[in-house]
Amino acid sequence: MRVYNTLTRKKEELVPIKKDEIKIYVCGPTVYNFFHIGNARPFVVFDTLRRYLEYRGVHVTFVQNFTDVDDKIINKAKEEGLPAGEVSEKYISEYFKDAAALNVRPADVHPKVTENMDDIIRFVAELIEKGFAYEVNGDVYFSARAFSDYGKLSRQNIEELECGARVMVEEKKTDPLDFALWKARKEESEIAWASPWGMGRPGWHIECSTMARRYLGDTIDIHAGGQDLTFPHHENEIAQSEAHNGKPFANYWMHNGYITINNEKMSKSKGNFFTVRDILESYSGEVIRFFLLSGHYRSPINFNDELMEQAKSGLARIQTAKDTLEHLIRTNPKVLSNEESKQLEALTPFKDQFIQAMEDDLNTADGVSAIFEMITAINTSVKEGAGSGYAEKALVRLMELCNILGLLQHSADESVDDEIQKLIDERQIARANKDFARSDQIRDLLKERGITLKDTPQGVQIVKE
RNA sequence: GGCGACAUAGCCAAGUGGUAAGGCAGAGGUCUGCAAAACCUCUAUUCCCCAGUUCAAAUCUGGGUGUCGCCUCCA
Repeated sequence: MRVYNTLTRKKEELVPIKKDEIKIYVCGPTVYNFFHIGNARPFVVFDTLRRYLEYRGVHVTFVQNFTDVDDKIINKAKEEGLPAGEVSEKYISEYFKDAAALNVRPADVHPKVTENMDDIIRFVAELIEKGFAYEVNGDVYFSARAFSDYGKLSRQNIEELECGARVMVEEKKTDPLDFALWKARKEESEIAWASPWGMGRPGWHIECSTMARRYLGDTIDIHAGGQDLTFPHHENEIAQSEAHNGKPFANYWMHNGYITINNEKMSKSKGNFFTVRDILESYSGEVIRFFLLSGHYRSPINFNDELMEQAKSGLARIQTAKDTLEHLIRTNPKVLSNEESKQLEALTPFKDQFIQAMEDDLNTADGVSAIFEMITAINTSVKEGAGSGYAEKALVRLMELCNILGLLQHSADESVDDEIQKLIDERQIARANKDFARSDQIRDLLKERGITLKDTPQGVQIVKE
């Protein structure tokens, strides 16, 4: 597989440190709110990367942290009059609900900052010992210039950065480029931990360096996150980790593109801020996932109603094909003609096409196209009268690809209660008697109750909303 | 000011040298009692503009124009 590496600005063959094993660290959410559509993109994209690598037989260790100590959490806690820990715990559990709706699997480890405080403090202390950090009145700063490779990821020119830097309030820093590793507590009530520099809490960047090392080792295969994290967050992580470990931090850096809302950056002040929880009111998690995978992960994408409607229609086409096959399997005898075997063989090129797309820097847009083309072929066979022997095998082939994208993870449920079944039976009799008035009446009645009836050559197919 | 990305049909979106995938929407047709779904056909002589390289460019080079992002908490 080839992936675009931000570090080299090139697509490179993905070569694991250890054969058939890949260690991935993805920057997780700061848990002070439900996560938004922009947060969802890296979750879905890198979950898909993980699924694909596993499909190819690679053992993936996937770590995604929770930032559960942060100014935003502290502010939220103040607003709500709750302890900071309660706020973060609440949104951690909400994270898992929304992630599940998006078919994003839990990571192998979801480390929390609060559970790694000893390691973080030791990491900071060792950076001071090695001369990469200094303490000022209970704060500890990383000395960016002490790390000669500073800027290698973002390719920022250190001198230019200084020019562009805003006026820093933190006069304590000896260089504006320096960043906080440890922040002294400002008031008694603030959540804080004991450290060699007094009561305080970790800075934003140090947690990822520490937790990646603890769970994945000094050098990891892939470090991933949103494009905006490239600078300063990831740049700072590299500086901390490589200064501390004396080894490369991550071999591959993958960054997903941004999501704009009607071509504008999403922000609370603009009132165009969408949490996944909100969007789930109108669209299923799979539609959101499909929407996010419809374009290449590095391209910027726009989010609005029209695009979500398009995604919904597109996914419905795939879902319908699956439902049809399952209905065939339920209702038809299992036989497989030679002709059908040939038609199954004819599906192979679409799988190859899909694999090829995924191999090329996780091109899910092309992968989705391959699925659509496979579906057209399947629908054609079904139309020509393919039976359940075919349907069974075609379904396996279709789902093989859908599973990699994490789509269509739910099967249609055609079961109905006795009352509904009686109506369906009555309608079939009415149809046989050409009493179409009654027949349509029943269909409309059920439609109102969210049950759509499709009269197929294989009998009535029940589709629930 | 510095760094970077993007610009392909009504909309979304692949395609990085060989003559424009796929989806949504739309039009027509087939099938169906009617629906729904599906299938077939049609919908960019052309890829923001200008110049250049080449037998050949959406794809490479140079110059414009426009949009977005990072440099400050942010996926």
